[in-house]
Amino acid sequence: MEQHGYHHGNLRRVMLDAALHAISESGPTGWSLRELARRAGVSHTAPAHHFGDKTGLLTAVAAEGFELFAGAIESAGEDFREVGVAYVRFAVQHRAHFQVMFRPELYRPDDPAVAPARNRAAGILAAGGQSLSPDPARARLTTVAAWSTAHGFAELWLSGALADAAEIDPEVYARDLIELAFGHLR
Amino acid sequence: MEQHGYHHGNLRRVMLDAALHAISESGPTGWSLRELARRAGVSHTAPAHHFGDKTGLLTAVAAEGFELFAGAIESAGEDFREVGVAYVRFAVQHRAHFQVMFRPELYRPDDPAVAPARNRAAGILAAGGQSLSPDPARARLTTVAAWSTAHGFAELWLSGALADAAEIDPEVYARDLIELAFGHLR
DNA sequence: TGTACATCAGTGAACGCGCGTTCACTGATGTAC
DNA sequence: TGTACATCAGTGAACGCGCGTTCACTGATGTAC
Repeated sequence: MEQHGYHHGNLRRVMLDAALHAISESGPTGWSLRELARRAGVSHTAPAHHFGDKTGLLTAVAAEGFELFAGAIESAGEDFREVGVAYVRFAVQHRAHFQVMFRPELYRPDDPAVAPARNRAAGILAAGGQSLSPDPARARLTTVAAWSTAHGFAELWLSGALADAAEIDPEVYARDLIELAFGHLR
Repeated sequence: MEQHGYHHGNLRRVMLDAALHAISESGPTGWSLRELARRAGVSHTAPAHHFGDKTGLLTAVAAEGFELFAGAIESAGEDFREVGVAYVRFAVQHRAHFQVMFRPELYRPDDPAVAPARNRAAGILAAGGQSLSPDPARARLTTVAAWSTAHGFAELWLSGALADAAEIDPEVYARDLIELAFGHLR
């Protein structure tokens, strides 16, 4: 990890981290490549070698996000309720990734670095619904319902729309409301 | 509605509509005031008389959005499931408003044109939960759960994350999944 | 009803700024022989 | 092991552009008398 000298040696990672930081502060579009390069202490043309342009950088963020996300919900185990809790935990812990992943107009969703991880994650979510119903249509409905609940709670919590957001532990509250809505399906 | 002459007569409404159109096309930040003025056929300094700056314009969009939203879910009636369906219908029919309303960092959420309408809407949602449980904590949990489900489905549908989005009627699907998750609470 | 005047709504030129992009260049690294 | 050379990663000056903002101005409208 040579940090000095002409070649940075770690610029790709540093640019990604600068982007994640900027996204957390100013949203997925509220910054410029020049600004990130400045933060990374590098000339403003250097990022082009790694990402091309802003869309390329956001594509890399989305790809990393879906990989982390697939890993997070995969390791939640078999209990579909804990998959939902892991979904919310991921959104809170990786809010910058999360805010990019579900806005495909910001990046290239068909990029080979993105699509496989996204499909893997979708498969894990679908398996949760299938474990609760033998009927494909009903399994799909169950998947989308639970996905919507976890996703919506994460979005509302992140946006500050829940007035009591400061007082609650989002994971604990998410577990309770998933149990309320889907506990009867066991 | 004099459209010609030195005074436009309707510029505020025309600028709002231009903003809604631009938001639908390019997201809540992917445009400039100059661009909107150009679309409205007006000099680029004219909008300042009505909105001040971009934040002022987005505040007006949010205010209008919450008013339309409160009206939409209010007229859904007493059945809390139909409130959820109305929530999704509003998001689909007024996607530009919806995309601004839940990003308070884009506008001035404490603006007197915004806060009352938002509080009114929050009250209607809370009443839905209260109708299902006498216990305040459980009523709140029910409200947040149903809110999350409707909100998450709307977000996922709007973002195109549901692979079969093109084939389904979002209102019908929303009604089915709300019934699945909350029908047992009647 | 007429006139004077204040206010409101919109014009258009000018400005400085940060942006993305292009360009010729430089230094470091990897590889073939 | 040494050398030559291709490739990769980063520099920094220059450019043209659209932006928000400021400014002095103009035309239309509303109101007092």
